[in-house]
Amino acid sequence: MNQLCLYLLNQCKTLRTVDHIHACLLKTGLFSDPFIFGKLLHHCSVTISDSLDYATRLFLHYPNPNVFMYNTLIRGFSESPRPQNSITTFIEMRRESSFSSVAPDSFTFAFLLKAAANYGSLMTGMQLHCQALLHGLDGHLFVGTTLISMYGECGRVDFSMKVFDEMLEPNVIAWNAAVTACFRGGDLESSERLFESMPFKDSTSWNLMLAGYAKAGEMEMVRKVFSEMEVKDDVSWSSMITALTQNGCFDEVFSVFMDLQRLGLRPNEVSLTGVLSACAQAGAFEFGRVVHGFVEKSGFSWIISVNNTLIDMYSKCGNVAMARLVLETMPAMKNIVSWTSMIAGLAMHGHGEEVIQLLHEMEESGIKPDRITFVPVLYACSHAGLIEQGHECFSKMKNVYNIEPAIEHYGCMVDLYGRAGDLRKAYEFICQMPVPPNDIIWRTLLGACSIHGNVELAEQVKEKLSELCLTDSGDYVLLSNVYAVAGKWNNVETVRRSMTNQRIKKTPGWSMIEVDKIMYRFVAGEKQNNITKEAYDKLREIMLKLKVEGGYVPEVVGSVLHDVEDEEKEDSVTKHSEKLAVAFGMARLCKGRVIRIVKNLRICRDCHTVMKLISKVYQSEIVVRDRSRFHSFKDGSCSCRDYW
DNA sequence: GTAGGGTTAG
Repeated sequence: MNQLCLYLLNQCKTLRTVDHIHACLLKTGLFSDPFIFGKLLHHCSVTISDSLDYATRLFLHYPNPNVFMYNTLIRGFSESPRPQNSITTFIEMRRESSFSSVAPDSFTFAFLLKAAANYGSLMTGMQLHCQALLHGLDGHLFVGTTLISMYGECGRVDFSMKVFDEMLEPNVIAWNAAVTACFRGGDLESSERLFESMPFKDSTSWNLMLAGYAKAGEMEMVRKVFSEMEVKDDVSWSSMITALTQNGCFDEVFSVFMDLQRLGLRPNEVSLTGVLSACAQAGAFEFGRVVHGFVEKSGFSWIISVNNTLIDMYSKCGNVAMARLVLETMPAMKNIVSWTSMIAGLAMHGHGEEVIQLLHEMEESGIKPDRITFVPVLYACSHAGLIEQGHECFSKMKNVYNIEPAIEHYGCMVDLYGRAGDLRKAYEFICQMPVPPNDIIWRTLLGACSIHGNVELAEQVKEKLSELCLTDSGDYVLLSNVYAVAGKWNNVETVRRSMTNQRIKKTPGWSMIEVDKIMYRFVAGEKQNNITKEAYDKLREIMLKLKVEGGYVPEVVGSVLHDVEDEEKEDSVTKHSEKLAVAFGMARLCKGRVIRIVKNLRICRDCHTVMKLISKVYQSEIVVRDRSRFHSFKDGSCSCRDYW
């Protein structure tokens, strides 16, 4: 019976099934067996994600827990969003120890120090160091190694090194911890020096060099380490994929992923998460779908992070329906990231009402939204023009959930009022914020001025931005748009000249489109090749048809291009990268297929009009993901209802 | 029966 229960417990992947085992244990009386109970507790606090509350309740019902049980719970908390609970449990344990014989051991300190590292509390870490000393455990190899990591995480690499230097016989794991601590402190040279002087290196040593370089953005070194590695384990592959994803090298992510499969290796969940994240960022819908197929076939549907990234991938590739399907059918337990990803997806697509609805569903499911959740919630309200609801959510965040608004939340509120045209309220809101406004806040207001054509306020705001010395090329573009809309061409010219004088270059706009699982990238004004020629030819044909059949008139004013001469304006607008990408899609994709474009900047008004017309004249659906949100064009109108 | 160093999602 014992063996059977343990076997069944090990098969449990979700809390639901654990519940059955729990019931079974109670029935058979095995629940009070310390060994069995310990296993159950371990399963809930360590093996299955998001079941710590359950573990805590189990623990509270158990009389006289032993060290193993305390350690298990402390470990569970150490990896949770509230690692402080590990310390509370330890305090409880010490209190109990005056009645029973439960005393902390090296495991206890390893987990506690990990908790301190995870919430970055140097003070707690040092106190634990002292406690370990009192119990004579500070010289323990494992405790020492965790101390090195803890001090590294808490920003005291010098302490890490001190612990390391005093170690009698550091093994490779301790060496690795020291290398990592140096990377954490941003000291690449020390990391390299330690790495070179290691008496023995294992694959982890190599893997952490790779990750360290990746975090520092040293991609050349990342590639060098990866190619020099003699043994590549699955962490090496997933670290490489993650490194490339985090540094925006999406083409390489796809090719490394294919290399991995070509070698007959099985990708792990981290690699899958990485590839899916790359698909999400690059907008590679077809490739993402193939990876999704692999996930289902290979039994990765149980992994929360994979499901969450699938939600993000489908949303960012323009398919919210699929994202929803993943959310609704995922076999893994939904966590806060799952809900927030979906909310963010809906928000990007301008589905404000559905965001509010989903927030309620989330709350009903017992998962509390956090500060990150509220960013897309408020964003959705501002972009869908839901002023009242936005206001309510903002209050709810503060009053119900006790979340202190961060600058991002304030930014959304400024956008909420500004976008709706209440510029005065937006400005007043900024003035009464308890935190000083940053460049993003002012830029948001400048954007609102540009939408609503308020020249005076725009000038004031631009002044604020200049005071902060944080102007970017986009600000000049916004300001000149305001002047252009107001017909103040002299001012447009002044802005244009000050840009040239200060050598401020406009960020080049690019757009990507996926055809047969290959991503093509278009940049306005780039030199021609076969691909761009094909796009230009098709574009000319499309524009002609739009003028004749759609009554298209180029809209150059709202999307002013102050770095070109007047007569070139129409021509330049025509060449915007999103138009090229759409044209390429029209030329290459079969009729009836959705054309999906990803763009690095915000779509301009003229392109927006053109997309609407194409969707009507050619009866094709176009989905454009711009820097901020999605636009779905169908039958001549856009999902953003021209509110963006 | 737990460990220490390396890769993941909003």
